[in-house]
Amino acid sequence: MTVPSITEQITREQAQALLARHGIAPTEQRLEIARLLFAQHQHLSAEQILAQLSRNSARVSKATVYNTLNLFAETGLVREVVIDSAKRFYDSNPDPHHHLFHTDTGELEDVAPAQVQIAGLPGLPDSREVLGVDVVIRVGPRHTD
Amino acid sequence: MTVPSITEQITREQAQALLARHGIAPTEQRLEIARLLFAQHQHLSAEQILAQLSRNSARVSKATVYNTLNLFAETGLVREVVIDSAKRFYDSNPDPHHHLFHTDTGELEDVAPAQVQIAGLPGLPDSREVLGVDVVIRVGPRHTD
DNA sequence: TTGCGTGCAAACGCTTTGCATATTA
DNA sequence: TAATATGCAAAGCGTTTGCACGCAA
Repeated sequence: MTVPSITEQITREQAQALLARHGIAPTEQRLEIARLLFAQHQHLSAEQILAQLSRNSARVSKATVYNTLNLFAETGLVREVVIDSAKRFYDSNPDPHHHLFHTDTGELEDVAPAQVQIAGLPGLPDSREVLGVDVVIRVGPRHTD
Repeated sequence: MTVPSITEQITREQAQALLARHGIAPTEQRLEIARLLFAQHQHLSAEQILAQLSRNSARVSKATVYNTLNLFAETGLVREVVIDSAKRFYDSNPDPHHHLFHTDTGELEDVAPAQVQIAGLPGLPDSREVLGVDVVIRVGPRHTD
Protein backbone atom coordinates (compact mmCIF):
# COMPACT_ATOMS: atom_id res chain seq x y z
CA MET A 1 0.00 0.00 0.00
CA THR A 2 1.46 3.33 -1.01
CA VAL A 3 0.47 6.76 0.04
CA PRO A 4 -0.70 8.97 -2.82
CA SER A 5 1.72 11.77 -3.52
CA ILE A 6 -1.01 14.14 -4.55
CA THR A 7 -3.06 16.28 -2.23
CA GLU A 8 -5.90 13.88 -1.86
CA GLN A 9 -7.09 12.30 1.30
CA ILE A 10 -6.17 8.70 1.58
CA THR A 11 -9.03 6.28 2.13
CA ARG A 12 -10.09 5.13 5.54
CA GLU A 13 -8.87 1.68 4.59
CA GLN A 14 -5.43 2.95 3.73
CA ALA A 15 -5.24 4.86 6.99
CA GLN A 16 -6.40 1.80 8.86
CA ALA A 17 -3.66 -0.27 7.27
CA LEU A 18 -1.04 2.30 8.22
CA LEU A 19 -2.10 2.28 11.85
CA ALA A 20 -2.36 -1.50 11.91
CA ARG A 21 1.19 -1.83 10.65
CA HIS A 22 2.34 0.20 13.64
CA GLY A 23 0.13 -1.56 16.14
CA ILE A 24 -2.14 1.43 16.71
CA ALA A 25 -5.81 0.88 17.46
CA PRO A 26 -7.85 2.58 14.72
CA THR A 27 -10.15 5.03 16.39
CA GLU A 28 -12.20 7.60 14.57
CA GLN A 29 -9.93 10.51 15.49
CA ARG A 30 -6.70 8.71 14.79
CA LEU A 31 -7.92 7.76 11.35
CA GLU A 32 -8.89 11.35 10.60
CA ILE A 33 -5.52 12.64 11.70
CA ALA A 34 -3.71 9.98 9.69
CA ARG A 35 -5.79 10.69 6.59
CA LEU A 36 -4.90 14.35 6.86
CA LEU A 37 -1.20 13.86 7.53
CA PHE A 38 -0.69 11.24 4.86
CA ALA A 39 -2.61 13.05 2.16
CA GLN A 40 0.87 14.01 1.05
CA HIS A 41 4.40 14.26 2.35
CA GLN A 42 4.19 17.28 4.55
CA HIS A 43 5.09 18.91 7.82
CA LEU A 44 2.23 19.93 10.04
CA SER A 45 2.07 21.25 13.56
CA ALA A 46 -0.52 20.18 16.10
CA GLU A 47 -2.15 23.55 15.71
CA GLN A 48 -2.44 23.21 11.93
CA ILE A 49 -3.89 19.74 12.25
CA LEU A 50 -6.42 20.88 14.78
CA ALA A 51 -7.43 23.80 12.60
CA GLN A 52 -7.74 21.68 9.48
CA LEU A 53 -9.78 19.04 11.26
CA SER A 54 -12.28 21.50 12.64
CA ARG A 55 -12.48 23.04 9.16
CA ASN A 56 -13.43 19.56 7.98
CA SER A 57 -15.94 19.57 10.81
CA ALA A 58 -14.30 16.57 12.39
CA ARG A 59 -14.88 16.35 16.12
CA VAL A 60 -11.46 16.15 17.75
CA SER A 61 -10.18 17.83 20.84
CA LYS A 62 -6.83 19.46 21.34
CA ALA A 63 -5.76 16.81 23.83
CA THR A 64 -6.51 14.04 21.40
CA VAL A 65 -4.52 15.68 18.64
CA TYR A 66 -1.51 15.95 20.93
CA ASN A 67 -1.96 12.43 22.28
CA THR A 68 -2.30 11.05 18.78
CA LEU A 69 0.70 12.86 17.38
CA ASN A 70 2.83 11.67 20.26
CA LEU A 71 1.59 8.16 19.69
CA PHE A 72 2.33 8.36 15.97
CA ALA A 73 5.81 9.69 16.67
CA GLU A 74 6.59 7.05 19.29
CA THR A 75 5.59 4.23 17.00
CA GLY A 76 7.51 5.66 14.08
CA LEU A 77 4.50 6.37 11.94
CA VAL A 78 5.53 9.99 11.63
CA ARG A 79 8.77 11.79 12.40
CA GLU A 80 8.90 14.63 14.85
CA VAL A 81 10.94 17.54 13.57
CA VAL A 82 12.17 20.21 15.92
CA ILE A 83 13.28 23.37 14.22
CA ASP A 84 12.16 26.15 16.35
CA SER A 85 11.99 25.59 20.05
CA ALA A 86 8.49 26.99 20.02
CA LYS A 87 6.86 24.47 17.76
CA ARG A 88 6.98 20.85 16.69
CA PHE A 89 6.31 19.59 13.23
CA TYR A 90 5.22 16.12 12.28
CA ASP A 91 6.60 14.79 9.06
CA SER A 92 4.62 12.22 7.12
CA ASN A 93 7.50 11.32 4.82
CA PRO A 94 8.65 7.90 6.03
CA ASP A 95 11.83 7.80 3.95
CA PRO A 96 15.15 9.00 5.35
CA HIS A 97 15.70 12.58 4.37
CA HIS A 98 16.86 15.94 5.60
CA HIS A 99 15.27 19.33 5.87
CA LEU A 100 15.60 22.76 4.43
CA PHE A 101 14.14 25.40 6.70
CA HIS A 102 13.18 28.76 5.30
CA THR A 103 13.79 31.20 8.10
CA ASP A 104 11.71 33.93 6.55
CA THR A 105 8.59 31.96 5.74
CA GLY A 106 8.82 29.29 8.41
CA GLU A 107 8.37 26.61 5.77
CA LEU A 108 10.05 23.26 5.92
CA GLU A 109 11.16 21.45 2.78
CA ASP A 110 12.43 17.93 2.28
CA VAL A 111 15.91 17.30 0.97
CA ALA A 112 16.85 13.99 -0.57
CA PRO A 113 19.48 12.26 1.57
CA ALA A 114 21.74 11.79 -1.43
CA GLN A 115 22.36 15.51 -1.48
CA VAL A 116 23.76 15.56 2.00
CA GLN A 117 26.19 12.84 2.88
CA ILE A 118 27.10 11.85 6.35
CA ALA A 119 30.61 10.55 5.94
CA GLY A 120 31.12 9.06 9.32
CA LEU A 121 30.03 9.15 12.86
CA PRO A 122 32.13 9.65 15.93
CA GLY A 123 33.07 6.47 17.74
CA LEU A 124 30.45 5.39 20.21
CA PRO A 125 30.75 2.92 23.07
CA ASP A 126 29.14 -0.44 22.35
CA SER A 127 26.46 0.34 24.87
CA ARG A 128 25.06 3.18 22.81
CA GLU A 129 23.56 3.41 19.39
CA VAL A 130 22.58 6.13 16.98
CA LEU A 131 18.85 6.71 17.10
CA GLY A 132 18.75 9.20 14.29
CA VAL A 133 20.57 11.96 12.51
CA ASP A 134 18.76 15.20 11.96
CA VAL A 135 20.13 17.62 9.43
CA VAL A 136 18.50 20.99 9.12
CA ILE A 137 19.79 23.45 6.56
CA ARG A 138 18.66 26.95 7.37
CA VAL A 139 18.21 29.18 4.38
CA GLY A 140 16.97 32.70 4.03
CA PRO A 141 17.03 35.70 1.70
CA ARG A 142 20.55 36.66 0.64
CA HIS A 143 22.06 39.48 2.64
CA THR A 144 22.96 42.47 0.57
CA ASP A 145 24.18 44.71 3.37
CA MET B 1 42.38 37.01 22.64
CA THR B 2 41.48 33.39 23.08
CA VAL B 3 39.05 31.80 25.43
CA PRO B 4 40.63 29.42 27.92
CA SER B 5 39.64 25.82 27.31
CA ILE B 6 39.72 24.91 30.97
CA THR B 7 36.93 25.35 33.46
CA GLU B 8 38.05 28.70 34.70
CA GLN B 9 36.20 31.93 34.49
CA ILE B 10 37.58 34.25 31.92
CA THR B 11 38.57 37.67 33.17
CA ARG B 12 36.28 40.65 33.02
CA GLU B 13 38.62 42.14 30.46
CA GLN B 14 38.36 39.11 28.21
CA ALA B 15 34.60 39.16 28.49
CA GLN B 16 34.56 42.85 27.75
CA ALA B 17 36.63 42.29 24.63
CA LEU B 18 34.25 39.56 23.45
CA LEU B 19 31.24 41.80 23.84
CA ALA B 20 33.01 44.75 22.26
CA ARG B 21 33.87 42.65 19.21
CA HIS B 22 30.18 42.01 18.74
CA GLY B 23 29.09 45.55 19.44
CA ILE B 24 27.44 44.73 22.73
CA ALA B 25 27.47 47.26 25.56
CA PRO B 26 29.28 45.73 28.52
CA THR B 27 26.92 45.84 31.46
CA GLU B 28 27.53 44.10 34.73
CA GLN B 29 25.07 41.27 34.02
CA ARG B 30 26.17 40.69 30.46
CA LEU B 31 29.76 40.38 31.59
CA GLU B 32 28.80 37.86 34.24
CA ILE B 33 26.84 35.77 31.78
CA ALA B 34 29.64 35.90 29.24
CA ARG B 35 32.23 34.93 31.83
CA LEU B 36 30.15 31.93 32.78
CA LEU B 37 29.37 30.80 29.24
CA PHE B 38 32.89 31.23 27.95
CA ALA B 39 34.59 29.57 30.88
CA GLN B 40 34.67 26.61 28.51
CA HIS B 41 33.00 25.32 25.40
CA GLN B 42 29.66 24.25 26.71
CA HIS B 43 25.93 24.15 26.21
CA LEU B 44 23.86 25.85 28.84
CA SER B 45 20.19 26.60 29.09
CA ALA B 46 18.80 29.84 30.44
CA GLU B 47 17.74 27.99 33.52
CA GLN B 48 21.21 26.60 34.15
CA ILE B 49 22.77 30.00 33.70
CA LEU B 50 20.33 31.60 36.07
CA ALA B 51 20.96 28.90 38.66
CA GLN B 52 24.73 29.15 38.36
CA LEU B 53 24.69 32.91 38.60
CA SER B 54 22.62 32.96 41.73
CA ARG B 55 24.93 30.30 43.15
CA ASN B 56 27.74 32.76 42.46
CA SER B 57 25.57 35.32 44.23
CA ALA B 58 25.44 37.47 41.13
CA ARG B 59 22.39 39.68 40.99
CA VAL B 60 20.66 38.90 37.71
CA SER B 61 17.00 38.49 36.98
CA LYS B 62 15.39 35.90 34.79
CA ALA B 63 14.33 38.50 32.25
CA THR B 64 17.86 39.78 31.91
CA VAL B 65 19.24 36.31 31.36
CA TYR B 66 16.76 35.73 28.55
CA ASN B 67 17.32 39.18 27.06
CA THR B 68 21.05 38.72 27.19
CA LEU B 69 21.05 35.25 25.66
CA ASN B 70 18.86 36.45 22.82
CA LEU B 71 21.18 39.36 22.30
CA PHE B 72 24.24 37.11 22.31
CA ALA B 73 22.60 34.76 19.83
CA GLU B 74 21.49 37.57 17.51
CA THR B 75 24.95 39.04 17.35
CA GLY B 76 26.56 35.66 16.81
CA LEU B 77 28.45 35.61 20.07
CA VAL B 78 26.86 32.29 20.96
CA ARG B 79 24.98 29.74 18.93
CA GLU B 80 21.46 28.75 19.81
CA VAL B 81 20.94 25.01 19.61
CA VAL B 82 17.45 23.61 19.43
CA ILE B 83 17.19 19.96 20.31
CA ASP B 84 14.06 19.55 22.22
CA SER B 85 11.23 21.91 21.57
CA ALA B 86 10.99 22.50 25.29
CA LYS B 87 14.41 23.95 25.84
CA ARG B 88 17.07 26.03 24.15
CA PHE B 89 20.75 25.63 24.67
CA TYR B 90 23.39 28.24 24.09
CA ASP B 91 26.68 27.01 22.73
CA SER B 92 29.82 28.94 23.49
CA ASN B 93 31.91 27.08 20.93
CA PRO B 94 32.38 29.57 18.09
CA ASP B 95 33.87 27.05 15.66
CA PRO B 96 31.71 25.18 13.16
CA HIS B 97 30.74 21.84 14.58
CA HIS B 98 27.89 19.42 15.03
CA HIS B 99 26.17 17.88 18.00
CA LEU B 100 25.65 14.55 19.62
CA PHE B 101 22.58 14.49 21.78
CA HIS B 102 22.23 11.88 24.49
CA THR B 103 18.54 11.17 24.70
CA ASP B 104 18.78 9.49 28.08
CA THR B 105 20.83 12.09 29.91
CA GLY B 106 19.81 15.19 27.99
CA GLU B 107 23.46 16.05 27.48
CA LEU B 108 24.79 17.69 24.38
CA GLU B 109 28.26 16.93 23.06
CA ASP B 110 30.28 18.58 20.33
CA VAL B 111 31.31 16.66 17.25
CA ALA B 112 34.16 17.85 15.08
CA PRO B 113 32.86 18.82 11.64
CA ALA B 114 35.41 16.56 9.96
CA GLN B 115 33.54 13.54 11.27
CA VAL B 116 30.35 14.46 9.50
CA GLN B 117 30.71 15.53 5.93
CA ILE B 118 28.14 17.48 4.06
CA ALA B 119 28.76 16.44 0.49
CA GLY B 120 26.57 18.95 -1.21
CA LEU B 121 23.62 21.17 -0.81
CA PRO B 122 20.52 21.26 -2.90
CA GLY B 123 20.46 23.98 -5.52
CA LEU B 124 19.18 27.24 -4.20
CA PRO B 125 17.91 30.25 -6.12
CA ASP B 126 20.41 33.11 -6.25
CA SER B 127 18.18 35.12 -3.98
CA ARG B 128 18.66 32.77 -1.08
CA GLU B 129 21.66 31.69 0.90
CA VAL B 130 22.47 29.04 3.46
CA LEU B 131 22.49 30.55 6.92
CA GLY B 132 23.65 27.44 8.67
CA VAL B 133 23.57 23.69 8.75
CA ASP B 134 22.61 22.02 11.97
CA VAL B 135 23.41 18.39 12.40
CA VAL B 136 22.19 16.62 15.49
CA ILE B 137 23.00 12.98 16.01
CA ARG B 138 20.71 11.42 18.57
CA VAL B 139 22.24 8.59 20.53
CA GLY B 140 20.92 6.53 23.37
CA PRO B 141 21.41 3.24 25.18
CA ARG B 142 21.42 0.25 22.84
CA HIS B 143 18.12 -1.55 22.61
CA THR B 144 18.30 -5.13 23.75
CA ASP B 145 14.61 -5.98 23.41
C1' DT C 1 -17.54 -4.89 33.17
C1' DT C 2 -13.10 -3.78 32.20
C1' DG C 3 -10.01 -1.11 29.71
C1' DC C 4 -8.80 2.25 26.65
C1' DG C 5 -9.74 6.60 24.10
C1' DT C 6 -11.75 11.11 24.21
C1' DG C 7 -12.92 15.84 25.65
C1' DC C 8 -12.70 19.66 28.56
C1' DA C 9 -10.42 22.69 31.42
C1' DA C 10 -6.87 23.43 34.40
C1' DA C 11 -2.07 23.04 35.14
C1' DC C 12 2.67 23.34 33.50
C1' DG C 13 7.20 24.92 31.85
C1' DC C 14 9.72 27.93 29.26
C1' DT C 15 9.92 32.42 27.31
C1' DT C 16 8.35 37.12 26.61
C1' DT C 17 6.36 41.49 27.94
C1' DG C 18 4.90 45.84 30.51
C1' DC C 19 6.30 49.03 33.34
C1' DA C 20 8.77 51.24 37.07
C1' DT C 21 13.43 51.75 38.68
C1' DA C 22 18.34 52.00 38.06
C1' DT C 23 22.33 52.63 35.43
C1' DT C 24 25.21 54.46 31.77
C1' DA C 25 27.03 57.79 28.55
C1' DT D 1 19.29 64.25 30.83
C1' DA D 2 18.47 61.13 27.47
C1' DA D 3 18.90 56.55 26.31
C1' DT D 4 19.37 52.04 27.51
C1' DA D 5 19.41 47.99 30.74
C1' DT D 6 17.45 45.70 34.69
C1' DG D 7 14.10 43.50 37.83
C1' DC D 8 9.74 41.93 39.06
C1' DA D 9 5.48 40.03 38.21
C1' DA D 10 2.14 38.99 35.02
C1' DA D 11 0.97 37.38 30.65
C1' DG D 12 1.63 34.29 26.65
C1' DC D 13 2.01 30.13 24.16
C1' DG D 14 2.49 25.42 23.12
C1' DT D 15 2.00 21.17 25.46
C1' DT D 16 0.59 17.97 29.13
C1' DT D 17 -2.35 16.27 32.75
C1' DG D 18 -6.45 14.98 35.72
C1' DC D 19 -10.63 13.31 35.61
C1' DA D 20 -15.29 12.23 34.10
C1' DC D 21 -17.63 10.29 30.26
C1' DG D 22 -18.19 7.19 26.27
C1' DC D 23 -17.33 3.37 23.53
C1' DA D 24 -15.72 -1.21 22.21
C1' DA D 25 -14.33 -6.10 23.42
